Amino acid sequence: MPYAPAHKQQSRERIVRAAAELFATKGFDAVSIDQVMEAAGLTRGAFYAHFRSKQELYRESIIAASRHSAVNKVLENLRDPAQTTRQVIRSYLSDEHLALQFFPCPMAFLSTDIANRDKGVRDAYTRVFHGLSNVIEAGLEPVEERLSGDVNSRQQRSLAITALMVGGMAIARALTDEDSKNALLRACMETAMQLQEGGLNEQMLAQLSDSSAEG
Amino acid sequence: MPYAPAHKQQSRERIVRAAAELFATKGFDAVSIDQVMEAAGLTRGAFYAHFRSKQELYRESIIAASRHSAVNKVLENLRDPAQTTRQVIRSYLSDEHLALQFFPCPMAFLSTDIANRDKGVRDAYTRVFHGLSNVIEAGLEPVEERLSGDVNSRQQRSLAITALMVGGMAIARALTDEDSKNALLRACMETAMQLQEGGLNEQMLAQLSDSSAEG
DNA sequence: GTCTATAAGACGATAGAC
DNA sequence: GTCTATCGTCTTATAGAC
Repeated sequence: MPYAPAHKQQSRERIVRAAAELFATKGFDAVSIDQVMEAAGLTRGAFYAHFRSKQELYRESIIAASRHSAVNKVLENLRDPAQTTRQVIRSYLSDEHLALQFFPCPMAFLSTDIANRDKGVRDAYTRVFHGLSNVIEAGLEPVEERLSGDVNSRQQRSLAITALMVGGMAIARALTDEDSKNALLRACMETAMQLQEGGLNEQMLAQLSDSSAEG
Repeated sequence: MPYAPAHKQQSRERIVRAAAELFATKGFDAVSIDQVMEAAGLTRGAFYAHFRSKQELYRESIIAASRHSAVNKVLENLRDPAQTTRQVIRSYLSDEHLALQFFPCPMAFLSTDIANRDKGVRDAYTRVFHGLSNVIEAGLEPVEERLSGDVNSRQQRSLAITALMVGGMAIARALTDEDSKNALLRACMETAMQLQEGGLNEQMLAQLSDSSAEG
């Protein structure tokens, strides 16, 4: 056995890393095992020493992509939950994310690609979804019960923000008109920020504050 | 020429109709021309008498799917714009849409499938997007300037609602956990309804109304 | 216009040498 | 573990009969 024990592990990580990037930008069908292995610096034959099928690699890539994505970088650098959530929203809906200047989020770039895959793949996607949604939820501003009502629970707000981020980025990727992309991302960003604040914007809060002072 | 003049047109429509349904549920790569033609009651060879390539059919299918979708049915039946927008939101984020019990919206089911296609396909998608967004915008409740501020223009609200609907449905399709699907769709629906009302929910409006009466 | 037949290539997965 | 070679299958697109 001319291979060091850690060698296989290193090769495997290179494959997953290359696959995560290729899959997240092009989707499952548009990426061949040949392409993945070439990007990893190996040939096709070696693939099956690491994975039993292409779908198995896809499953693992989704998890890996979410780890590499910008969301996790934000989590490492910030402490305050509210500040973190706002920074996640900002970077998620940024031009840099749209232009693939950092590792793209598989949630937004693969959503429709996942729907028809096997349960293993969809389970992986489901896990990433809950991970993102939980990060968002941890940084929601508290809102007084009498204002928000139970209609807008914290969980509901975080789910809506997540859908807004994913939907906004997914659509923006597909549009051809540059102005429409910008308008869409901006609209999603400001609405997401408002939801993070509790569904009220600054003007409304001022208004409510004034009226409380009056009453 | 043993074929009636209208015969070709009828065949073409059957092909597009079959393609719209197959593409919208399975995506571009997972659907073969064979499958489309079989669903249309023809064989593969006849395809190229109608379209020059698979992508050309895809482009046309996206437009066709948006015409067949439930959104257009709502438009035909209702008059009041605000009522229409609320009904569009409701049916878009419904269990029936998720379960494909009516013609699915290509916006939500194909978003990531479109991003890497040629400009013609993406132009078609862009048109559908603006169509949906405009329908939403036409039915937004007006909000007093002093409350909403210019941060939340009508256009921004409609763009955010559209992204919320598309994102919510796209993610829900991919999830494996039934409870998560329901919670997500519900959260998106209620948030979208709030945005349609102008970013305020009923409790807030009552509160503001009270305070105005006091002042 | 629609059919059958086929060209020409890409793909996932396997076999066997080293 | 990684390589080259190849099998078997599926695909888009074309050619030619009717």
